[in-house]
Amino acid sequence: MKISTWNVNSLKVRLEHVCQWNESHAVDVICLQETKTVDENFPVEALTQAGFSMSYFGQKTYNGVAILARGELSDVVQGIPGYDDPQRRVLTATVDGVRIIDVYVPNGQAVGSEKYDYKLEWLGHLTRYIEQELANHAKLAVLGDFNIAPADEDVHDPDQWEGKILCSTPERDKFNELIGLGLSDAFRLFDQPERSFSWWDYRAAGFRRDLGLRIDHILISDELRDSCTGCHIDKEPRKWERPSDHTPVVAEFA
DNA sequence: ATGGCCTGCAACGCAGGA
Repeated sequence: MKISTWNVNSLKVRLEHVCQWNESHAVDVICLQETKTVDENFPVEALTQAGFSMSYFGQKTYNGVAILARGELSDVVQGIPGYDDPQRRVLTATVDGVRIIDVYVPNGQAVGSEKYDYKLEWLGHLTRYIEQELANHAKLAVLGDFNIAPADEDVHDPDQWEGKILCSTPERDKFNELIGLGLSDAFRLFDQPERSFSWWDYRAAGFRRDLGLRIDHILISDELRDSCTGCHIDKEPRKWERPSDHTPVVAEFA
């Protein structure tokens, strides 16, 4: 089984990218973020033709998440139960016996801003939700755009980014709280190239100069970890025409 | 050369991203 996450930064613009990537990778699950598509406009037909079942939770202009799966999706939950968040950022479903939680963590804009406070509060709600889900599902994966670079090795220039948004200690503490629930960062279970990033700024020729961050992650429960055989970032789609600023991350299981 | 973008919405710039 292969599961993946990809912040597409508008599914309308990136639909062809998703279909093309699917043809060469044939993953079982794709968690999408920033679909920026209302549910009435979700490209059901094209993705059905591509072989997917799907669940989506979108809104106008901003945010929006979706889960594409080869198998059937069941027990779908939209958002974080008990947390009345107008921003649509979380979608949960069970696929092939694995609980899949697709997350688009708020960006936070700048340390100390209102959006930063929202991000930290939001992460608190997410942590409590995942704790509950873990109690009910031994095979669980949280995939998505976490908007947190967990460690300095995930940052192209740690000195420049020190204490900044995506790298601040309170954000990293929240990430480590999630890990503390009994989750593993699948990417770090394996040897990886140095300077492994999943996002590069559109500005300043970020990709060409490899000025990236690793902020898209796949966190897996202990039971899934036992069968995890690999995890990698696929940089190829970032080289295509009109790319998303994020690349897919894939984890494989025996 | 030390900065350079992209998307959606609706308007002819803005908010937001990271």
